[in-house]
Amino acid sequence: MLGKDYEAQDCSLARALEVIGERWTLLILRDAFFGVRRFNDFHVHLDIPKAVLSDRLSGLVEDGILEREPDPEHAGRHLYELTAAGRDLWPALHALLVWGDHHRAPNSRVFKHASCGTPLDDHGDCATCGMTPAPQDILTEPHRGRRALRHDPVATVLRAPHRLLEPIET
Amino acid sequence: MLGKDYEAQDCSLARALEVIGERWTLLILRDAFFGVRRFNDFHVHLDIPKAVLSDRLSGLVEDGILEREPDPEHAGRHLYELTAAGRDLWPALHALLVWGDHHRAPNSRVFKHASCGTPLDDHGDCATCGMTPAPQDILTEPHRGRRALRHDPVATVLRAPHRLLEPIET
DNA sequence: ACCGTGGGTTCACTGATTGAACTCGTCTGC
DNA sequence: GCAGACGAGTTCAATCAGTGAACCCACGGT
Repeated sequence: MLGKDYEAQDCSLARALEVIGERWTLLILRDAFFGVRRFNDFHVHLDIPKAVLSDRLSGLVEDGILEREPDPEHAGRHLYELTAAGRDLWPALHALLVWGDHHRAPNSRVFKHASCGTPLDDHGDCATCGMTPAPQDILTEPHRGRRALRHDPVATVLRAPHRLLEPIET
Repeated sequence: MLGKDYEAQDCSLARALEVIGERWTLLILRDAFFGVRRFNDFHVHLDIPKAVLSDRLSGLVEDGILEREPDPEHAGRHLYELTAAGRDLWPALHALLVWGDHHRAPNSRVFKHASCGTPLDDHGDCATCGMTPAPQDILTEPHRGRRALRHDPVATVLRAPHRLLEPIET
């Protein structure tokens, strides 16, 4: 989003939008929840210009949403992981996914409670267990019968069922 | 948000962002939930350039989020009201408000279940009644003891407790 | 007829995004 | 030990979106 601040607005929504309101930011965070952690994985999966990705990632790190740490397996590389504040964005992200699923792209992806397999309702709740699973207890996979649009390595990996926040291997 | 589409992303989040991801859009919708319906009220409350406001309002109408109808009291004027699809965005908006409230601007605004007065929890639920009130059953007011930043007529009206979606009088 | 207000549109300026090209440090294979 | 590939950026010109001031028109009141 252009001009990232809304300082004249005295409202917690305006403050939230200053963090996640810019173009690409929420898609980056979606991928982060799906387990993407490397610069190049974000890049190939999102078709985002590297300059913008670089800018967004450092902005998110600065805002305390992501943490950048050295990759133990590859000298000179980094991993971007969600902080606690970043993980707290899951309900908002899920609500938007649900809205898009209802009104624009039906049945694109399924979220289930990992411990019992029940699909989450629109509220993000597990009806069987009567609770709201945290992201790390949610299993996700694309809806069956869906034709894949993307064929990059990250999209392929994300087509297998896996837990949110669990790092993907490419 | 710049460049409004994310067509390469096969994801309901991308579709949702094409609708509400542009700069100002979510603040316009917040005001719509708060009862703002007239072009000028949005304009004085948001400090948004008229050209952008005009563009966003017609975009939201085109996307089926708002409905533009003639103002019965003033010939030649219009009212913008949320459609059912627009009202369905409330959970996402509320989740972002909650996040901003927790992490950026504590205690900015209170939401209560209109029928029992219980403040909603972070999930948007009423603990007393064990349900999730729809927007029209939610009462909102600024948090007490908060100093007002804005002094336009719309901000003044919004400082009084009122139900979501209930048209404001300026 | 004149003025003020609401609801826009137009336009020049500024700032953000894009994508291609370039850099620099590691790793991999020979 | 060196060449080439790869990951992770940075730089830069062209393009596109947002900004705000100025302008326009319709209506209502005096």
